[in-house]
Formats: sequence, C-alpha cells, structure tokens
Amino acid sequence: MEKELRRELTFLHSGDYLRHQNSSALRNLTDDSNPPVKELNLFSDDKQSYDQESKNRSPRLPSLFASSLKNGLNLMNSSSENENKPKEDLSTLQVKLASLHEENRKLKSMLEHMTKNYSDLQGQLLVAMHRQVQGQHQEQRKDGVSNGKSSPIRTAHELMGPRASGPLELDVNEPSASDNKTTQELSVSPENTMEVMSKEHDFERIQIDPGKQIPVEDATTDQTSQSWGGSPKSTPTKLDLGKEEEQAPEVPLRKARVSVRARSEAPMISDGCQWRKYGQKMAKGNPCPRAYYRCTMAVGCPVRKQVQRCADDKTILITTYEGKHNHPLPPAAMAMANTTSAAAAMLLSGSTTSNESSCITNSGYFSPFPYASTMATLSASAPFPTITLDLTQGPNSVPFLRPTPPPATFPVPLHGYTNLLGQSAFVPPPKFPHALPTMQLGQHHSSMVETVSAAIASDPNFTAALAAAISTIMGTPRSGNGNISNNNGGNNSAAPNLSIPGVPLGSGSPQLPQSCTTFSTN
DNA sequence: CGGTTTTGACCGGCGC
DNA sequence: GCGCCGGTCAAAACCG
Repeated sequence: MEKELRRELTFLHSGDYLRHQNSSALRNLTDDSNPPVKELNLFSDDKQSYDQESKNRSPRLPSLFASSLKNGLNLMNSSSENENKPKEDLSTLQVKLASLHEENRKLKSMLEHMTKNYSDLQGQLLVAMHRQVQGQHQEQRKDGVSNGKSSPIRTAHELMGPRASGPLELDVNEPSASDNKTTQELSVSPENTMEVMSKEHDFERIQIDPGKQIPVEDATTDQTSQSWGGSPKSTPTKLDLGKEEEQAPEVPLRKARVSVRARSEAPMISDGCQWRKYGQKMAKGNPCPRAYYRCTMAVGCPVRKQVQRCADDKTILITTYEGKHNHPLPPAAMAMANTTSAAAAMLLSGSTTSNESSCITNSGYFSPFPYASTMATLSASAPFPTITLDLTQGPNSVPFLRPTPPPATFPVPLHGYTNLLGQSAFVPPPKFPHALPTMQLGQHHSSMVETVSAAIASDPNFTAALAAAISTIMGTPRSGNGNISNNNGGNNSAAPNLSIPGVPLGSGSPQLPQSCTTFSTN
C-alpha cells in the first residue's frame, strides 16, 4: 500500500503542477501561524538529500512535522532521562497527542478543501476552454462563410445546429432572463460544476444506505448512474433536445459517458476500483467481445463500465465509464473518477447545445497551454454523449489522421483530458439521430504521451499513470511557477469523469494514428 | 462456502 | 409487426 501510494505520489510529482499547487494551497489553507510549506518530497529515496532538505527547511517545517519531530525527541528524553517524572511525561504526552490530533484534523480539512478547489477549478477550466473554442469557432466561421469554404470548424458548428452555433456560446454564466432556468440546468456552468462537485464531495460525508434508493433530489448527482444502469426504461429514448432542455436537466448528464483508450495487453485496465463482470456481448462490427462491469466497492454503486478491444488495433483497450460513485474512493480510483467527471462536464457543456455531431480541431487554439493539442470530438453517432480520453497517441503519430474520419466530429481541447469516444466516433451514426454528441478527445502532445507511457510502463496501475499524466498537463505552469491552487486527490467527481477518475487504463506504447474512437466518464 | 465469471435468455428501443 | 442490436439478468460453473 505504501509502495503504491508512493508510486502514485511520485507520479504526481512528475509535474510541477501539484508541487506548486500543494505548496500554494497549503500556504493558503494553513493558518497564518504556520509558515509556508515548501516542496516536500516525503517519499524521496534519497535519504541524504531529504535530510539535507529537512535541515534547510527546518525553520519552516509545517507544524505537524515539526511537532512530530519534537515529540520524537521528547519521547526519547522522557524514557531515558525523566523516569522520575512519569506523571509529567504522561500529561505532556497527552497534550502533545491532542496537539497531533488537532494537526491531523487540520490537515484533513485542508486536504478536503484543496480537493474541492481542484474539482472546482477543473470545472471552470473546462467551461473556459469550451467558451474559448466557441469564440474561435465563431470567428473562423465568419471567415469561412465569406469565402464559401467549409472549414472543419465551420462544419462542426453547422452540424451542431442552430442552438449549437448561436448559443454555443453556451454562456452559462450569463443566462438570459427567459432562458435562465433552462440554461442553468442544462449547461455546465462553473456554478453548476461546482454544485455538482460539492455534491460529489458530499458523497464522502453522507452515508449511503445501499439498500435505499437514492433520493430524487439527488437525481442530478446520480444522473449518470441511473442511466447507465441503464435501463432505457428510465430515460427517454428519443432524445428530443428541445424537450430535454425544458424538462430534464439531468437527462444529458445521465447519459454522459467517458471512455478511455489505452494500449494494454491486460484484459482490463486497473483503475483503482473493484469491478464485477455481469455480462459479455459480441458487439456488431467488432470481433472482440464487449464486457460489462459494475462497481462493487459499495453496494448499490451505480457506476458501470464497458471494456472492449479496438477492432482496428487489438492492443488498444477501450474502457467506457458511466455513472458516479456513491462512495468514497481510494486515491488511485479518485484520479480516474475525477478525470471522468471533468470529461463528462466538458462533454455535457458542449453536448447540451447541439444535437448533431461536429468537428473542431483545437490544435493551437490555446497556445498558452502547453498541452493544448488535445482535442475532443463530438459525434451524434453515439447514443450517449461520450468523451474519450485517448492515451494511445504516440509522439510520432499524426493527430486525426484516420482512415475514415468521422463525418462529424467536434474536437474540443482538453488540456490533459484526453478521451475518445469509442467506437461510436468511428462509426457513422445510424440510430439516434438526436442523440447527444459524442466527444472525442485525442491527446497528441508528446510529453503527455511520454509521461503516460512511461508511467504505464513502470506501473501496471494505470490509474496512477493517468493521474500523473493529467497532473503533468494540468500542472504545467504557463510561466514558471504555476500558482494554480488546487490539487488533486480530491473526491471523485466522477460524475463520470475528468479530473481523471482513477481512470482506467493499461499499458502504453506507441501509437497508431487511428486514434480515438469512442464514446463518451467516470 | 462465498464471491466472481460465464453464458444464454430476456427485454426494450429502433429501423425497416 | 418483425428482426436486429445493445444491455441486463440470473442460473450454473468456476475459483480461491
């Protein structure tokens, strides 16, 4: 366990992101009496360097560590020199113990706070990215229209339909008076995101009786879960967006799925969760069977996932997550859960305004972001909005160079959030003309790929690898010190997924251009 | 013996 | 209405 944790933390440190974040977050969260926390590599193998660091840092050590050290010294002293004053020692120790408890409590709350901040920021980032894409898109659209050329972007918007193009502005933040309710309910605004996130956080505080049905008011939070379960029974089959928008804000979310494409020899990627296989089917167009799993970490957990090998490249494992965990997740699983949640949020923010697929290439859209090359594709072909994280892209692969590009895709930049919509993205859409778009995200940044590949190669625990990759991306400072405040490890926001819900995945290796396909997150 | 996997049956949605 | 397909159920088999 310790080893695993250590490995994961090491990965997280692979980027400056968390380090800076942690330090800054700690700085902010620690009470003023505590000095700022410098970078602490608690798991450093280099004892010497650590000792040295400790010396240099000692004056600024967090109270917890400082007190721990002090306690240790005092304990030794009391046992060897103060035998004559056992009572004093006892009381002293009790006081110190209480102090440690208090420290522990503080740190826990700090962690909770940071986790929440992280989730919130993720949601905001997604919305911001989406808006930026829309802005760019509109500009290009104007140009495209003038010269009669149909750029991918323009096509995408057109495909997205009236609602997509105009409102694509998807201005969740400034809902009009008339559209107020609808907009807020349907789009993933920062506020909404935060709300969802907080609800997710609540899962950690609320004891859920497995035997009981989730309260109706939790529908929003549990949307995905119920859906996947799928029974189409509970959800409208015909996704009439118009109606949807008016009545069920939760419908879109419910159907949101996040898929992860990764190269893996293993039958299933390790994502930190426990799964039970409940079915297997041969899917049309793919010689490889599709396996159905459901989360067994808690009774009644609605999260399910599908695992299937890519028909084109059997070394690629496509894992599709749906639903939100209704229970606390281990750190490893949280990474994936958060990822899928963020991806889902991203997906939904775009899908709510369109009923057709579209494609936008985001490369270069966000120059400020080192990993802006990630793209997302929306496709109407999928029955459910799906966002795909493609971890199969190799440094040398050519993004979007697919034999048969989806008729309509809506690539959206997800810095660090890669995902692909499984097969659906590649398969032309046949049924569900009104289906919500599928989102395909491909990550092309070599650094990211390398990071992920290396992590995966060194550790079968894909969750850790994915977390590292995302952390790296998210944490890549835009200019020197990333002062982003938040950190990961948070709760699962799995609404299905982005902050990389202990997401799923396997081993990595070079990739083929075929890249992303798929579906919909944790 | 309990939990998991396998696998055929069943169900509902959708297209023709 | 029928057939196809995706998804789920549940009994039997399997495994540690």
